[in-house]
Amino acid sequence: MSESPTGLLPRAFFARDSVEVAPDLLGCKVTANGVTVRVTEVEAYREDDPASHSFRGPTKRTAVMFGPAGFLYVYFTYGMHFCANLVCGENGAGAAVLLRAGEVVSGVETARKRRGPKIAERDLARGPARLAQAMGWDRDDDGRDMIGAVEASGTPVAALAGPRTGISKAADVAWRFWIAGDRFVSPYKRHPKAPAEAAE
DNA sequence: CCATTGATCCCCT
DNA sequence: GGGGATCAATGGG
Repeated sequence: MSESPTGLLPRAFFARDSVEVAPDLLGCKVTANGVTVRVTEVEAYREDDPASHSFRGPTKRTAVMFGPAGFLYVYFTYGMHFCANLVCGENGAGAAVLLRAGEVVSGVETARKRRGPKIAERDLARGPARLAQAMGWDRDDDGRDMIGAVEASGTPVAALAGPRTGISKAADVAWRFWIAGDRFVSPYKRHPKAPAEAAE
């Protein structure tokens, strides 16, 4: 995008390198199943990336990632959690942006019903699996078209970049993006087996 | 720090 | 075809 987009984001917005799309998604609103979140934190993944599910080529699980941009890629992990991505790039690129955290700006009661009655508003979608749960996403939502469900904020946000969370490979690339100072960004946690951070 | 929990996928037979 | 390590996480100590 040459200019900062407004309104509903078209498929062309997503049909770019996930590393370019990711920071542009900060501040955007995603709506599904009665809940709207303002995105505060994302991570980019792509096929030439050892930490990406698409790294070893298409599989049954990652089929959606290799399809056209603008669709939702939902995966199940750790035997109990779902996480959601927006597919990016040209058809077949195997790229996506993981939605890592957000602020529930509409449908708070619906989100709390899914997350639990005692969950603080701040924690409703602060974390990728929490966000997916708040949105009511599970394996049935894998492959769902998200065009029309993602809206630009219209107001610029201050983006910061740093290493991704929870991965053991390619932990040095700064493909995690978040809104500076936003309290709805998830707590950073490095993968236990990730190599030590590079010295300055 | 650690357990949870099961799908996936590598790699060897 | 199958054993087993790994895992884009969370919640509780």
